[in-house]
Amino acid sequence: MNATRAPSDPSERRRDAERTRAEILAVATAEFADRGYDGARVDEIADRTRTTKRMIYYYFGGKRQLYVEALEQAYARIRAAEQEVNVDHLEPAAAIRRIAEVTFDHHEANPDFIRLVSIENIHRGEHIAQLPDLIDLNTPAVRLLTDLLRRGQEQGVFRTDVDAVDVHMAISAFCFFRVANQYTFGTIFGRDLLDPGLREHYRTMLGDMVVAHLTTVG
Amino acid sequence: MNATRAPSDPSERRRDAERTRAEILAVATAEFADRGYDGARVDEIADRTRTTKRMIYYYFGGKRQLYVEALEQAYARIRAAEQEVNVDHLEPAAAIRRIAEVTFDHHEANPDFIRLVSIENIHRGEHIAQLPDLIDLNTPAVRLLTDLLRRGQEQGVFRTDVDAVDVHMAISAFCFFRVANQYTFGTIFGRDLLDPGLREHYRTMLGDMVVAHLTTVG
DNA sequence: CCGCTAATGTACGAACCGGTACGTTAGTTA
DNA sequence: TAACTAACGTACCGGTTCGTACATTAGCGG
Repeated sequence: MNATRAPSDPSERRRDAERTRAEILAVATAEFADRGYDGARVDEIADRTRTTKRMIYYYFGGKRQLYVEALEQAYARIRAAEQEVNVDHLEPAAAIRRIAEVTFDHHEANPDFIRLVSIENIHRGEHIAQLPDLIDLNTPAVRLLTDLLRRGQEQGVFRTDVDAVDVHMAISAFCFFRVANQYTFGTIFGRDLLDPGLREHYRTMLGDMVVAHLTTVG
Repeated sequence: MNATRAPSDPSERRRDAERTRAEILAVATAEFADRGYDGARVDEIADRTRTTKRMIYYYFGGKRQLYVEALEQAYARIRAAEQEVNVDHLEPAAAIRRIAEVTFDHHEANPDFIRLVSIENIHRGEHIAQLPDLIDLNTPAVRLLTDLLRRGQEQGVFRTDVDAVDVHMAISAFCFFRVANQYTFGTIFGRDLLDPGLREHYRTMLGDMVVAHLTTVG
C-alpha cells in the first residue's frame, strides 16, 4: 500500500506514541506561530502530520491544550538556551554586550517563538498564566544580569538605579521589535530590519546603547 | 417602539450614512484589536453597533476591507499626532528626550493601535502593503529626528553612525514592547510594566538610554 | 498463539460564521 | 404628493471547523 514511500525508511510506520506526539506538537507550533490561535486549523495540523486529527484529541485533548503545550515547550527551550551562557570571565561592560548579542542572535534565530509570544499577548497572556512552571522570577537571563550588575556597580562603572529586569526588558524590547515588527516597519519606513547587511550594525547598536546607558551617570 | 430609549436624544435614529459608517469603524477597531483578525466576529461587531450586519457589507464590502480600513485609520491618527510635536526650541539632547517621551506617552495611551500593529505583523503585513498612502519614508517622526540628529551632529554632541530611522526604531521598540508584551512579561518576571508607580522610571530610563547612546562615542 | 490494551483510522455531526437575497422605510426632489 | 433612491432590516444559506462515535489494528504479556 505505502510501497511507493521510501521502502527502507528506518522510521517506517511502526506504532510509536512519543514520536507521534512529538510530531503533532512540532507541526502545531509551526501552524500556531504561522496563523495565530484562531487562524490555525486543527485539520491543517493533522494533514501536515503522518497521523490523523483523531490523534490530536487522543494525545492533547483539544485545540486549546495543544496550543498551550506548544507555548510551554517554546518557553522551555528558550530557558534552556539561556542557561548555556557564561560570562564570568568577562569585564562587566563586555559581559553585558555579550548577553545583548546572545539575546539578539536568539531572537533572530527563533521567529516562531517571537510570534507565539506576540499571539499570546494578543490573548492577554491568559494561557501562560495557567502554566505555573513558567513563572520564574529568577530566569537564567535575569540571574546572570543580577550578578553582572552587582559586579559593575561594585566596581563603580555601572549606574545603580537600574535593575536586572529593567536591563533584560530593554534588551528584549530591541531584539523583539526588530523581528516581530519587521513587516509593518519595513513597509512604512522602507527599511528591512532583518537585512543581513544591517545585522552587524544593529547588533553593535544594541550593545552600544545598553552599555552607554549603564555607564552614564543618570 | 423605542420609546424606552432616551426620548429626546438629539442623535435619535435618523438616517445618517456617515454616522453609521463611523460607528461601525469604531466598533470594528475595538473588536479587531481585542481579538485579532480571525478571532473577531462580524456578528459581534454588528451587535455592538446600533445598526445591523447588513450595513457592514453595505459600507465596507466585507470583513477584510473593514479590517483594512480600521488599520488605515489607526495609522492615520498616529501620523496626525506626530505632526503636532515641535522641538525646535530645545537643545538636541533635550529634544531627543522630548520625542522619546511623546512616543512613550502615545504608546501608553493607544493600546488598541499597538495591538493592531501586532496583529498586522502576525499576518506578515499583507494588508498594510496594500495601502500605498501609508508608505511614507519620511514620516513626521522621522523628519523631526533627521533634523535633530543633524543639529546635534553639527554641534559635535551626537555620534554620526546612527540615522533617524534607527533612533526611531530604538525608541519605538522600548515603548512598543512595554505595552504589547505586558502580559507575558508581567507573568514571567512578576513585574507589571504598566504599573503607574513605575511609569516615570521607565519614561526617564528610555530618555537616558537614547541620549546616552547618542552622546557616547562609538 | 491467544487475548488484551494502547494506538490509530474513518466517517460524521452540529454549531458557527461570513456572506447574501430580498424586502422595507426614510427622506428628497420634481 | 408621487416617485425615486439611499439607507436600513430580516431571514437564511452554505461552507467551514472543532470535536466525537465507532471501528480497527499492532504489539506485548502470559
